[in-house]
Amino acid sequence: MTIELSARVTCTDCPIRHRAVCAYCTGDELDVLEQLKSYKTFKAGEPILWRADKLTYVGSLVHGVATLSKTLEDGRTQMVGLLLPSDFIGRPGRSEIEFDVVAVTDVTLCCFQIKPFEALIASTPHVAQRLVEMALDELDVAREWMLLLGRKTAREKIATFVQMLVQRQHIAGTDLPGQALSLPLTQEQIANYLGLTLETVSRQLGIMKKNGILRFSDRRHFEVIDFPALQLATGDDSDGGVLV
Amino acid sequence: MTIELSARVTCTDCPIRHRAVCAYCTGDELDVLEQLKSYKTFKAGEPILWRADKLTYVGSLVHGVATLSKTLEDGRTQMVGLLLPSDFIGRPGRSEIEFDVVAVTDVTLCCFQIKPFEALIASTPHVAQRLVEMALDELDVAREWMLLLGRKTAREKIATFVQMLVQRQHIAGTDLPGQALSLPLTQEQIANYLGLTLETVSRQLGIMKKNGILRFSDRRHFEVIDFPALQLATGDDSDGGVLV
DNA sequence: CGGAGTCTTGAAATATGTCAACTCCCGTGG
DNA sequence: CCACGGGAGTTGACATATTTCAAGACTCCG
Repeated sequence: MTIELSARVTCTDCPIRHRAVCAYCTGDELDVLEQLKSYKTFKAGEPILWRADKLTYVGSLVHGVATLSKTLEDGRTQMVGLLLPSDFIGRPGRSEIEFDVVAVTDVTLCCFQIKPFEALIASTPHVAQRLVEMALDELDVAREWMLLLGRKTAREKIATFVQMLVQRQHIAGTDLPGQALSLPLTQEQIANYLGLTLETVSRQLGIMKKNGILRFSDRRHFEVIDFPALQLATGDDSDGGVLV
Repeated sequence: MTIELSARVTCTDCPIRHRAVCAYCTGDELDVLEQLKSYKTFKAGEPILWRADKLTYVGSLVHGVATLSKTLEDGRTQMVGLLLPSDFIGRPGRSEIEFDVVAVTDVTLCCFQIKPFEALIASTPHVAQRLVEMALDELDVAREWMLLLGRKTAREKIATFVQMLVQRQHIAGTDLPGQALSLPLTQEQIANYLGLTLETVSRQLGIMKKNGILRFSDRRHFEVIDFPALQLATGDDSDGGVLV
């Protein structure tokens, strides 16, 4: 299935209408957004924003997956965020970012020039409010990830990562038929997300296949067979702390 | 030197007046805060807030040091934040937190009941604006720490930690005479901040003493002797990415 | 003076990283 | 259509940073 990436969609028909920065907007407010917005698309692998770039626009991710990552001088890199549909790129009142944003699949962005957008924030409390809420959510996620990076074992990291994918794809309603889930990252990218090497990721995923926890239909699609075992393997407490 | 912790201070004389959540407030606005605020004090080691507690108040740290930390079922813990004077506890629009807040030294908090405070946010854009700014700063710091936790070596972690202490104490204007800096955490706490064990922290600090990078006057006070070497040891790029 | 908490140091264990070879895809271009 | 080539993943053997376990020393405070 190919999606026409550049197709203009009216806000009311937008797939991320109820989760993005516009979530709380009324019909009237949407009309304003409709005037200001424009779509940008990126091919898989393309950079969306580079560290220390001046931010000229901000926007919501409509289709696809992108990553935020930071890199040390010698090339070691650490992903600090995974952007799925409805996630926002850019910051209220900040003109720079200190990480790189890269499209890992083909990506469609619903963009706003930064100047008009800042005016919009000032005049539309619904947008400002949602933006704050989203920033706080990001902070919670970042801290949950700090726990993972600092204290979890390789196996726990992988299990937590898979569980997060399940939850986020479920919430987003982008579940594929059956239990099938898409794995949008290469193992190298997963490694950079989890603070591991790609070999360790490969081995741990292999073990979870052998354990009958996961089944892969192809390189990019899998399903969780043994959910309790997955949960157990995360190392989190049994009620499963939510990790959006 | 002992500070009278419970002494009520007027906002205009407050040591964190220009960095805390009230930073942008006008004199009139301060008068309102003055009415609402109250001081709370905690002894070193006391819990300030417990995970999943209902948040009944929020507040700014005036004196002392506190930590935010998350703990796994089996006891492994990871610090996810270090609170120094002017830092804020609590979230606009959130009634719970998902980590523990603990005083590591004696602590004074400038508190607001949550209900009046939320009204205040709604009516005082200066407060709301500063709160957002502080949340975004926290997010940046959290992501910088993700890079540290996921990709840095023990030595780089220690060096980065020390450098952060230097910068934050410098910014806060709490420098002690000369180059002396205070080390507010035990090595076990440092270990929990850096995702290491306390033994590794001890060994690495020992090496940095031998290398002539640090000198300790007593267990809680040290100075940086070789600043370039410290910077080099962080693993960051040479211009020294700011880590507030 | 005692004792608990903190720190140091050593030896041994181990999880993960490193290096290297090989396989499996999948798309491209001849 | 097939062969080729390169990216992605797998697997093994080995290296090593850090943890673990353990014992002892320091130091501050009651």
